[in-house]
Amino acid sequence: MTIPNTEIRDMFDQVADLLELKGENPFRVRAYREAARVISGFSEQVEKLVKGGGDLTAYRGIGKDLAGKIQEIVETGSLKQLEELKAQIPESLLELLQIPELGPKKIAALHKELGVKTLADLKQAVEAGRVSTLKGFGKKSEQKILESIGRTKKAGGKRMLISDVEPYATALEQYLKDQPGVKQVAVAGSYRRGKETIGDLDILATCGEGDEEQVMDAFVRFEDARDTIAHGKTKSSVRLRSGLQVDLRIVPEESYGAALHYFTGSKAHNIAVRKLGIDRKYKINEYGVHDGENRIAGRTEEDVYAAVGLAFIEPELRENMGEIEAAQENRQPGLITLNEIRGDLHAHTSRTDGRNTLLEMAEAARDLGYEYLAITDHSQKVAMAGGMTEKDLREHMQRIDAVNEQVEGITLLKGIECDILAEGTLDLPDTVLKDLDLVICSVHYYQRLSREDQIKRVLRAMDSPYCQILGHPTARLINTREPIDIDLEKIIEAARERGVVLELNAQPDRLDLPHNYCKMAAELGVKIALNTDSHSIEGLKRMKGGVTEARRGWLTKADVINTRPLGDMLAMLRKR
DNA sequence: GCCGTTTTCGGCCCGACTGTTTTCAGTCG
Repeated sequence: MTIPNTEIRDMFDQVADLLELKGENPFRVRAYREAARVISGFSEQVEKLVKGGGDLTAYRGIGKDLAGKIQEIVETGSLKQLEELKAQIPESLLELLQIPELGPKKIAALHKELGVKTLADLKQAVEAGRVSTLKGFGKKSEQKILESIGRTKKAGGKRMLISDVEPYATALEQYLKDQPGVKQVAVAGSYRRGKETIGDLDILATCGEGDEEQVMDAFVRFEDARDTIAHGKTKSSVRLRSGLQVDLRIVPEESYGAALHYFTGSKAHNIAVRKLGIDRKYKINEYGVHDGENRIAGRTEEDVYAAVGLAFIEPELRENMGEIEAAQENRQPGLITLNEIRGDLHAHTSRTDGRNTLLEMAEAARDLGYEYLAITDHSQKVAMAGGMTEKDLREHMQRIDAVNEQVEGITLLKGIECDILAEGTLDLPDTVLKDLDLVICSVHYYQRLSREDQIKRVLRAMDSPYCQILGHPTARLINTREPIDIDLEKIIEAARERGVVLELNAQPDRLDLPHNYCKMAAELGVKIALNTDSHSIEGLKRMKGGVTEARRGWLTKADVINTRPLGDMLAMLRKR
């Protein structure tokens, strides 16, 4: 039996939810949540760690008891404690936690006093006016609950892709900057950390003294705001028409850095930094670092970190996954930047499913300042996209040569995105692959193979000396399609042995290889190709999102092959 | 349930807003 980390994480989260509904010690609840978080950040499989006799208690947040429970899950596939809790508390109560106004205490009251078990029960109880008879509930609560029930059914509170959120973030930032009295505006939160998906936008502002109220008034009047969730002097929240929630906080200028740090998070990172403050007898909040009555830091983020003995930590690293220790020991990675990218190694043209011609793509890449662009159209298996046979590909190679003659200032590389077939063989014969500059091998079909078959298949493809880059290794589509069932640790190990480069595909809904595995790959010396997988000239500009994911994966210029000049980059590809 | 040169008990990050209160609990981030 195989238990993915995500399943262990979900079980612990469920235990935490159920314990909370039971009114258990909140710190005990927190321990389960923390363990769930730590597990989800693992870049190796917990199951493998346990079976290999690894010591889970070495990880912060996992003690003897929880290590035992993880072992139980790995060995039996279930957790007795969770089953017992489910027997005591109706599992359907968990769905009530999705309603914004309801937390564990209120749900417990609804359950105990009114016998509410499901969303449907709750709706009935509200409509019958029974909810407002309870202590702590009133007419307004009933109203809000009813609205929220309608909403969870429609939108489901899904997190949005960061690329979809960007236009809102930019527009709001500009709108607020244009308001009279406003001095500084920054989008903080998971947006600033560059997470793949965004739950809500956190915006921070400073303004002239006395201007707070008019700024807040302007904020809730933002033209795209659908309704106001909260409207205070220093904190307000609105929901945009798209369903995206936006919070605005206004702080004094001398607190800007502390607040920016605080609202950038992550929560786990902040807690760890605050603990360092406590060690020094400081209190850290969004207004500054305080030594008794005195504020000793807070104007900039650098001040805040310095106050607790840390070098500045890049927002993308702030997940309490080792960055604090790294900053203490001054061994922070010099994260890769967009302007270090010298070329793009994955692009499609109108020959298959792209929208632009070879020439247009070449000129667009040159205009981005690139030195090279690999043309990697699809192979024959991808018939829907006009995938190429050997003969087609040879003709395409000639056209690429012709464009290289024609265009100055950029080199087009002759490549292919060659499909990995069901059995792990490649979609085109070696006789043509050997004449290319670059071969990317990718999984597009047969995504539902068993874990065992999937691993076998991809490893077999990687055995081919022509497999130089493994394209979008998990094949995930964020919010749309689960990753294929595969042991990435094994794939990374195989890449190291064979000299295969792993792709970090920058498409906003792929970001594949995911950042935690990028980190693992780099630690093992496996190189990454940071590619846009463009299907148009606009697509070439999506490199930025890939760089952000790479930064979240602690990657430096040295880890990414397309930061090198053409000759050096080619020399890093597997020989064949 | 975790954790530890303030160690094996007794702490555990911190504050704003809302609704229902009449001084505060619950929720959220």
